[in-house]
Amino acid sequence: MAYRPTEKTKAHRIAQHDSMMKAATAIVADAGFQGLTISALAKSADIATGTVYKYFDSKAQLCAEVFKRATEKEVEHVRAAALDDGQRPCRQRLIQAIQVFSERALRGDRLAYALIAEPVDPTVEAERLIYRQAYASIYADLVAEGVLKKEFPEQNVEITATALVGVISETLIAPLGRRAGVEETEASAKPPQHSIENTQTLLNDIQQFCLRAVTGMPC
Amino acid sequence: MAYRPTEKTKAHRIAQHDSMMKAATAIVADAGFQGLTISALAKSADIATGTVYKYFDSKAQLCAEVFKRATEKEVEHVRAAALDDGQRPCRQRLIQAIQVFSERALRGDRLAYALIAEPVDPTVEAERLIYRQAYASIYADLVAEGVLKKEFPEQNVEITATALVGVISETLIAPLGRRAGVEETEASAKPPQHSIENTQTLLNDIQQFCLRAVTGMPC
DNA sequence: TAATGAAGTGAACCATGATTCACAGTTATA
DNA sequence: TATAACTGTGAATCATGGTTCACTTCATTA
Repeated sequence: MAYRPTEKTKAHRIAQHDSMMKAATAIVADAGFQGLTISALAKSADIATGTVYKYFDSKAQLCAEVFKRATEKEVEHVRAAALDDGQRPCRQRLIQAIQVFSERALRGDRLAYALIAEPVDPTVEAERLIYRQAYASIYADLVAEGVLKKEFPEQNVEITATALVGVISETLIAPLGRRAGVEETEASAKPPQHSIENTQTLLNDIQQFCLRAVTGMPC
Repeated sequence: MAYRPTEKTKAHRIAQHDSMMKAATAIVADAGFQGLTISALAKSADIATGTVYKYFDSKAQLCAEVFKRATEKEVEHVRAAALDDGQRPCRQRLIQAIQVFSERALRGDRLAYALIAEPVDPTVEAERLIYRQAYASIYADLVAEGVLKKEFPEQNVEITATALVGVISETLIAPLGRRAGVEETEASAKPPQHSIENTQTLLNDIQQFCLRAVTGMPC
């Protein structure tokens, strides 16, 4: 007997894995999943392509892991915003949740687009369904609570939740897509980006829509 | 001087083009854009791969054209449903439009999924943006009219329209995706498909959501 | 230090699928 | 019929990018 992994080597392994994840995420954040190739990753992490395969079974698995990790963080933030703190009415919590999601998405540049809307291969798409489902669950819980408390009228809670996810991503895709560019097809003169005020106006309008939909009240 | 295309040859060219489009559309309708390869098309249309390139510049262009044609037809149907016939209130026309879109999508099997949600390459994605925009325009006109006629409260009409497109596609993706399968990853035992009644219940719930959102009234 | 097994390497390999091209067959003018 | 211009062919070529593997280097233990 002659070899056993020690703390140090185990730590190193984890550090390597982590550094690859970071490099991969960075690539996705500025070039999308489309830009995430094994050789790009290898170059960025300053390792050989073969090394990647000591840590990940396949590219698909790598992508899925990157997606998952980036996603969990986002979902957590939104969940926190929707959390019952015994203070705010459901209506308010809903607004907050939407606000947090949108702000982060709009701030996150390319990454948000990659997570929400960029065409990806089926493996990652499967993760995306989970991701969207996670958001939908947050909304579903919130709406269900609101219905119970008579803040909101009776409705199909699952549909409402799914629909909210659809509303938010669709309305954000345009601004996101603009920033992301459709893969720099040409020197796309990025049109005047929304200013801060414009952005908040946009978000307000989206929130109004959602509120009307959930509460069945004008606002 | 020695050659000029005649009526007959021109007609033949058009017929060929058309037959390729039909074959391509059929492939997309049962295997998605993912399944649309030049050789599959060639085989299905019973021609050589090279021939395809006498009629289309590139695969991307072919895809875009297939997408566009399929799409225009769909948009036309929805537009018709939303049309002002001097009879129905905007509210009713909105319901109809949603109904027509959803029914066709759910009936259209794989094709609808391909048009709405399947991952596609950037060229086709660009067409899709146009497609979605076309739907949004229909809704935008309708909602604007409703606001003018005081059927609907004041709102950001563009956002409402975009949001409606988001709601409808997101809520339909689950059922569509189920039918389409995530590329037959495995022998995916297709779960119990929605029955007719279930489908209409689903559609009703979606419509309710949209109506609340647009009218700001419970329903 | 020798033996063992993992980590790291990167050029070679492979798979997929779009695209080309030299050639054969057709159609239209003169 | 000769010539021009086009249509059709499909094997060969290219491009991209994931994956492998024989080999080297490094860490650990006896």
